[in-house]
Amino acid sequence: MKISMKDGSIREVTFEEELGRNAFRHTSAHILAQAVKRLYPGTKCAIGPAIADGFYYDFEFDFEFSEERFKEIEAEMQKIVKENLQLRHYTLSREEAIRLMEEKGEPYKVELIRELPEDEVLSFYQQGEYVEFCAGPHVAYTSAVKAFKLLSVAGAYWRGDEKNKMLTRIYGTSFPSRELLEEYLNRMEEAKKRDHRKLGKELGLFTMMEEGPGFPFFLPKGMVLKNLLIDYWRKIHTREGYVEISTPMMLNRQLWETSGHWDHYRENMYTTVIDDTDFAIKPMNCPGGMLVYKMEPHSYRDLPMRVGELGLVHRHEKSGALHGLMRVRCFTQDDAHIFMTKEQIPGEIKGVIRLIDEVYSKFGFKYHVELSTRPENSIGSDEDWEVATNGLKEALDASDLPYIINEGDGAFYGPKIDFHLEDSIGRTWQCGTIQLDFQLPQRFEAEYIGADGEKHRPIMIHRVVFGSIERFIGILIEHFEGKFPLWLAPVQVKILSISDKFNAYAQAVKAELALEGFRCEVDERAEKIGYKIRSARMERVPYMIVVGEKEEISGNLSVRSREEGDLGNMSMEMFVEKLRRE
RNA sequence: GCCGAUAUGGCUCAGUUGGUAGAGCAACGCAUUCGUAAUGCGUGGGUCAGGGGUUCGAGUCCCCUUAUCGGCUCCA
Repeated sequence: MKISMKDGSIREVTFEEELGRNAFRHTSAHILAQAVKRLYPGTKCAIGPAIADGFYYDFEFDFEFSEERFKEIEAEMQKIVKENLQLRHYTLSREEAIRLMEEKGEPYKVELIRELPEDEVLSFYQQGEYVEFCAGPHVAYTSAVKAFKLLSVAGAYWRGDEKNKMLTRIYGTSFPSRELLEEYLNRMEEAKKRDHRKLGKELGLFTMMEEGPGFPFFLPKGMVLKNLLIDYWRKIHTREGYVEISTPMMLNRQLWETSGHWDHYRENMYTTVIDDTDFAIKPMNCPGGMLVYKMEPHSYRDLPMRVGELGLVHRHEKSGALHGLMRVRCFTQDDAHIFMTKEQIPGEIKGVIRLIDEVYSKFGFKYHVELSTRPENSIGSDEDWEVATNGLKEALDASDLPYIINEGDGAFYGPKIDFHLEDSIGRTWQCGTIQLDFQLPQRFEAEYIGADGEKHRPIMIHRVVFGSIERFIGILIEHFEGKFPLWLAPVQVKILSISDKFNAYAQAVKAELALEGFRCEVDERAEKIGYKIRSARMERVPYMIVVGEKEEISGNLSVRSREEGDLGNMSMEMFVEKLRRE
């Protein structure tokens, strides 16, 4: 297809190329805006870019907008496509541009134009009666947009700032053919079946209750999963030279004032009063960890000290931000604080990066890395921030990890490296993070005695690998579609009796496997074997064992695997050996 | 918190213009004792999220609250 570039040139590109796809979606957004202006002339247009799987457009309507209008808007869009309007590109001077946009009643466009440098060439695209201040590129004719669909309505703050007016955002997607659109919509439907909230309920892993919004309840099978992750975590952290502590859930106000949380994190903390003193439930584990560090003097020979804590933290997240296990109000951080000398920074950071990579690779996760820099609401000197940020950068470069920089997204006490994982529909969630902190050791006056006999200030790293065990479990559920690898499966083997005459033998098989350390259940219901297999499959149990007369006589097991179906007969020893290997 | 939507038995969902709740699955009971993705019959279970209002009458209409879903902001 042909696209019309900002410089007036025409290029031939395909929908498969990002440039082409974005131009296509961007034009789709213009068609949406044109339809909206035709139907509701009082509407003001803000911005309408292409995004990963489609496009959106932000409008200010002079009435309450809801999805009921999609039908008529889509019909009008269809007309515009049929009219086969050419997207004509031209430029205007600053004054002409402002005049034109004022004439059209577009204050948001005027605001955008006014903020550009005086000498900027202002690019416009016109299709029929509709003209928009826009850098393009666009497809050459509206008829290219063969298939589109409006998907949802959302509020979105003008320029992404909470203090600004909330506009109405309409999301949509578009494709060069009906088939591609259908395929996309089906794929999204399929992905929704992997949603951890749906699977968590179906598999009896966890639940949410109206009585505790954002506070998850873990059910027996979910606890097995959670505990297995913790066992694994402890094993690798012991190997890496970490020790483990546990600090109180609630500490007094003075501590949070020292740490800076009382001033910088107050609105996210749950507080209470005990004997006339303010207390806060910990939103982070670090201040407690600092108190433990400070309990006794430390020598440079003790450093680095790697102190882990599986800490349950509570944070008051805004109600609209809650999202299954991904965003909750209480979660277990697989936290650790590393106290060290300046010289030890690169080595320690690299060690943590390696550890995180090891864990994510074990689960087969793809991830991307971001370096988050100093936010507005921060404490500490410019110099410390620079040293800390450079330290993280150097470690990343040395680890050969590609990363993007996320300006201003650091914690209030230091910059951080974030590891992001994807959910079933492509939303990314921050899981692992490594944060370098000069502030807390200063605020708490933490010290160690150097080789020179003098007192020095240690540097501190805050780091998590899972991030939050809850969020990590959410990602795990979606990644495996509930089909956990054998070592994580809440029930590893389900023993299905052919009829209740063999229930006793089924129990004997279970006892034997349990003795070997496997998690087993027996399905003793008076149902046919096909029915029991069906329900075990829906529970996504990795292995099923069918026991009936043949097995009871021969002593062999009839094994069926989740992935490969019927595996035929094998001895108990062979089966146990197979599971062990896996 | 903000914008939009949703809320009906344990689960998934029906309930036409307001006339006083229904299915499938699950559970339970009985029968069946079965060989690799659903055996048959029967039984019980819902103050239709909570509260208020309109009406002779509300699951259906209106208002408030709560929770959830899709986004925005924020974040592990």
